[in-house]
Amino acid sequence: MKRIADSTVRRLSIYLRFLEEFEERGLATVSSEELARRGGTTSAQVRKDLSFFGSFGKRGLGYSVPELLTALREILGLGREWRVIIVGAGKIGAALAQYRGFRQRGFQIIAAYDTNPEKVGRPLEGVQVRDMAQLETDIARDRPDIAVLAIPSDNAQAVLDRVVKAGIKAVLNFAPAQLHAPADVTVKAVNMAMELEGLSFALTNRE
Amino acid sequence: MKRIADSTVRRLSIYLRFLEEFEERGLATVSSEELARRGGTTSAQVRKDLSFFGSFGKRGLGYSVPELLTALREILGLGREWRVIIVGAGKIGAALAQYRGFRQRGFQIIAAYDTNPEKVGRPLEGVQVRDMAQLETDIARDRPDIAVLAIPSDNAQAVLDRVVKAGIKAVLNFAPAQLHAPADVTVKAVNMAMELEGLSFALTNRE
DNA sequence: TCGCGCTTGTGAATTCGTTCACAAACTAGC
DNA sequence: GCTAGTTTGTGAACGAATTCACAAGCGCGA
Ligand SMILES: NC(=O)c1ccc[n+]([C@@H]2O[C@H](COP(=O)([O-])OP(=O)(O)OC[C@H]3O[C@@H](n4cnc5c(N)ncnc54)[C@H](O)[C@@H]3O)[C@@H](O)[C@H]2O)c1
Ligand SMILES: NC(=O)c1ccc[n+]([C@@H]2O[C@H](COP(=O)([O-])OP(=O)(O)OC[C@H]3O[C@@H](n4cnc5c(N)ncnc54)[C@H](O)[C@@H]3O)[C@@H](O)[C@H]2O)c1
Repeated sequence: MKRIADSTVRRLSIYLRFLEEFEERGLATVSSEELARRGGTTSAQVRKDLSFFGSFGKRGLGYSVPELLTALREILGLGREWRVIIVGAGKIGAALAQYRGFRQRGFQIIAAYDTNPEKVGRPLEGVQVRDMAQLETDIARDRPDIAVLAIPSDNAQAVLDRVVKAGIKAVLNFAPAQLHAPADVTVKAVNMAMELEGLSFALTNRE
Repeated sequence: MKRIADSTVRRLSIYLRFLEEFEERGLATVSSEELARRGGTTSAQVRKDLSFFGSFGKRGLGYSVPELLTALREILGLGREWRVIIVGAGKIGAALAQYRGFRQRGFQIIAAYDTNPEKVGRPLEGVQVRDMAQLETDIARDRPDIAVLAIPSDNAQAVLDRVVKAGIKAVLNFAPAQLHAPADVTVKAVNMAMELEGLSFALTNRE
């Protein structure tokens, strides 16, 4: 399949959110124009994004909301449950463990890991906190799909190496560190400090 | 000034982080090649990024670590303190309020706001939680530069409209909602659900 | 002081992503 | 069934971002 741009995938996520809203409101169809207006893009962009995956609309009519919803879920791989582990049972780890939005979309948090003996054993927002020493054997047994790193920067690369070696192919990193992984492993980062610096730049360099 | 691409600004943030590390380790100079290797990009990219803002290196030698550090801080607008308010004293709001990394880089959290009367008045991780009713008068008085939205999606657009009307020009949004603001207001989003969906897509569509 | 090796800074070439523009396909009304 | 009015799907045109490639500048050692 042709390589799909990152920006396209992110927009598909956005469209999906709108479609869920439209379905709730009982709308039967939606046009690329409407999706574009909401998503802050253009109708041509919406159609192009979808065209990479097939032909989902009806000319003269638009897209059937339930059909496009199903198609987008399929494309994004949300037709199944994903098993997620959280490494680092701190503030961010706790916020994520408690967050209902993830489970709603099929991301099931199966366990958290920490090095701190005080945290190990105690549940974190209903999620079991296990010792880092178990990480490899647990991964071999539970076969999680995704690892979320919510640990300090210093340890992030070392822990990434461990989960990759154990067979994990997708990682979401919250530490403000640039991590390196083999090409067959996808690493995404949520870097709040970087976003704030982007705001600082924008505030500073406005004409 | 020529418009600077978002991707360039994000990379400058990354370079800045490496330079801080190099300074700590006492390194005097660094080459574009070294910065590129760490940042997962190319040396030409590093030099091009910097060239938009001036000429900071010495041919044959590389960049002086302290000089480039100063230059990058200047470019990103980190030479001053930014005043930040957090709207929404929930899990995410609390994690941010407590996070030391922000203050370290000059982002000073001056207050948090919430609608929940149980939260108003009590400090949140050392930050005062105020009533949303005060928002506009407080903004007029305290003149914060940046508003962080850590509230449910449903209210995000309405609250954005309020802070924009009160004069805020930079917003960081954590709600999984597509927000619209006037052109002179910069809105950045941290959307964890979207990143997870990106991982789901990558896991699903690998050949 | 000269030459060599190294690294920057930057136009030019290329690649990648977005927008344009229009034929094709559909609905609805008559 | 025909026409008018929509909206899709997609090559082609465009624009933005990245990579190439090399002249110019600098340090060092002879
Ligand atoms: N809190 C925020 O608002 C915020 C914002 C931006 C970025 N971050 C980043 O997110 C990461 C986590 O932040 P936090 O606020 O949750 O920190 P935290 O200190 O609350 O939690 C970190 C947890 O990781 C555990 N840990 C440390 N080393 C570990 C290892 N090698 N293996 C397993 N567990 C380990 C610690 O015991 C602790 O429980 C950090 O990298 C931080 O820079 C946090
Ligand atoms: N917790 C997570 O891990 C996580 C992950 C991804 C996204 N998010 C998003 O971040 C946002 C905040 O999440 P959270 O987990 O902190 O939620 P939370 O429920 O813990 O906190 C939300 C807070 O906002 C307050 N609030 C509600 N409406 C308000 C309004 N109009 N004005 C001011 N305050 C208001 C509530 O009283 C509450 O204290 C949500 O949009 C959520 O979807 C959270």
